[in-house]
Amino acid sequence: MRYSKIFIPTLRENPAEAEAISHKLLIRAGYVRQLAAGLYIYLPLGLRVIEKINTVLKEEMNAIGAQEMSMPLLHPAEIWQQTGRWSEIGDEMFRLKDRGERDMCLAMTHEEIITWLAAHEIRSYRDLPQVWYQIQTKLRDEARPKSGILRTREFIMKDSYSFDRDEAGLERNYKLHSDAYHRIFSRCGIRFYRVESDPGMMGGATAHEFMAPSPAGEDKIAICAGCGYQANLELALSRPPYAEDRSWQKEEVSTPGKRTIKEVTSFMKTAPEYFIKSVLVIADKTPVLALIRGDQELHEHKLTRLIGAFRPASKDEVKNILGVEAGFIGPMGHDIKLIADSCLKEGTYITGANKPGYHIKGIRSGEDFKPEWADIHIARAEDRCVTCGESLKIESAIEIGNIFKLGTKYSSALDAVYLDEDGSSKPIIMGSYGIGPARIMASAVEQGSDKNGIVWPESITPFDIEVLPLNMKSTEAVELAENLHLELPKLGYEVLLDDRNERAGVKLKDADLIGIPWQVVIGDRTLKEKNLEIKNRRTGETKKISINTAAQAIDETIRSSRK
RNA sequence: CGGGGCGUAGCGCAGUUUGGUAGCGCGCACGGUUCGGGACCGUGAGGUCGGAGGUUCAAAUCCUCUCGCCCCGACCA
Repeated sequence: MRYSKIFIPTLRENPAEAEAISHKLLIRAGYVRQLAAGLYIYLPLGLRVIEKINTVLKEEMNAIGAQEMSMPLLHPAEIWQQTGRWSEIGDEMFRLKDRGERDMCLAMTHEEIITWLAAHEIRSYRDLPQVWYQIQTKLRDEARPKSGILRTREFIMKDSYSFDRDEAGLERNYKLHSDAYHRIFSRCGIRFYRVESDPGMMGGATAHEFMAPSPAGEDKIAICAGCGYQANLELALSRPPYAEDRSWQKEEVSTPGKRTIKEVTSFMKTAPEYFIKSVLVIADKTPVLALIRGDQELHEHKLTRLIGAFRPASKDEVKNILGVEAGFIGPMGHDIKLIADSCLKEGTYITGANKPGYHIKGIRSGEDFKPEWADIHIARAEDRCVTCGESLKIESAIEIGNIFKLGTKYSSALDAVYLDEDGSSKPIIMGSYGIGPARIMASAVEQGSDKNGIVWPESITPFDIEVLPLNMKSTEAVELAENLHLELPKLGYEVLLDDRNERAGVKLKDADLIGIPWQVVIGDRTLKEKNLEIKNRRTGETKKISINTAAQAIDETIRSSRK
């Protein structure tokens, strides 16, 4: 491909609105343009990257026996009403009416549609298992699109769905997908973790996410180097470091007007980890007192999973329910549900005395109060792994893929059943598995760029080699470049020939910016000695190569770098 | 949805406080000189200052409303 024949509108300056590295570089290097919030045009280079990624996806999905198909983007409301998600999902779903005033929606995902298909077409256990997938657009009216192509309102997803007779079959397909995902992300040159995640609204029991560490990521994950425990912070367990024991006598302390942990700790000159914070919440009209160590933060999602949706109690409710005003409440002597964070099992603590203006020292769980135990704090980097005790690492990460064991949530709702060997009708057991190609693309840029521009992994680069004749007036340079443009594709390379009549500096800067992994530089300097240069974009290493056997030598250089 | 910021030429920005001829750099077009890391000189094209309404002799600038984009948070199959 000639540079003069492919539209690559590079920019000298970073776009003003971009913050994330991938956002800046993909716009600046001419890969994408923004149409509106969360809506992006993929320019020729950008599309080539996406198609490279999709090729990897298809190869690996086909390799585990998944079958590609394609489903509509416009869905009748009916099917979504049957699973209940028409009403469960709020503004995030684009809704519209057709000319007959029928409710329709745009595809935010395809569980409903694929299950509809299974319900209509699968009859017998002999039809199972099936794994179906597509690479198809999803539309979600995101509350806040952000970071360029990382969170958009319209995006492509590879989504696959497994259908099995039993749990063992689901387990098999789940594992097959997990392994395929490892191969996909490795092949795409991404650094990633596979973490435990919250199945959330998808329903089902088990879920994992594939996470590419990057400061631009919206998620936080906890990683244990000791035992390999890896989990999304939305559910990550941890053991906060335990401060040395203190054998206080039980003693009331006057703390007039000191209500918050901050006020009391500075008043009593005692660190916050020696305190118990009591947080009264109202769940479904029932009050629950959540207990957290003073230096920890309540993890609202974790608590929600235990007691359902809740809201903080008002000051009046605290007074009415506990008989003490906020700021001086403690867990002792109340007749309501207590949930305490596991790290409070050991040790003695200071907490509110249930008496205005007083706190109390020497409170011990099990003796002074008897709660239900659960991990309800937010894991932090200084915490320890609950399994092996090693310290945890907390990283920001981009969610590039996820796998869910759905079970029968959708098959039951849509009556997707099969007849088993014994003649009984059973719901099909399902799994659902997603990958966002644009997020792979953005992650590759986030993880692989330098100050000069993008550095593509060889597997997803829009071109393998960029040939740069620096002086277009030199017939020798141009002829050599043209020849390589002809010969290198015969060796299996996709070549971009910068045939523009630009100065050397412009060509070299643009080459670094767009990030093709190998640059073949043909300039008068080396041409005098019958050489050209090959440069590795990532390492910056250059090597002189004789022009006589250039194509073969380039091939050898690239091959040997892969070993 | 809550909080904050920003909309002036294709891109990046100044001008708004204190109302009075709409500017700079890059890019673009033409001519010339240059030619291995975003060249230089000259000439030129290009803007209803996001939109609507208002105040005023006069509005990019002041007031009201509105639309859009970005960031933080909430939310996020």
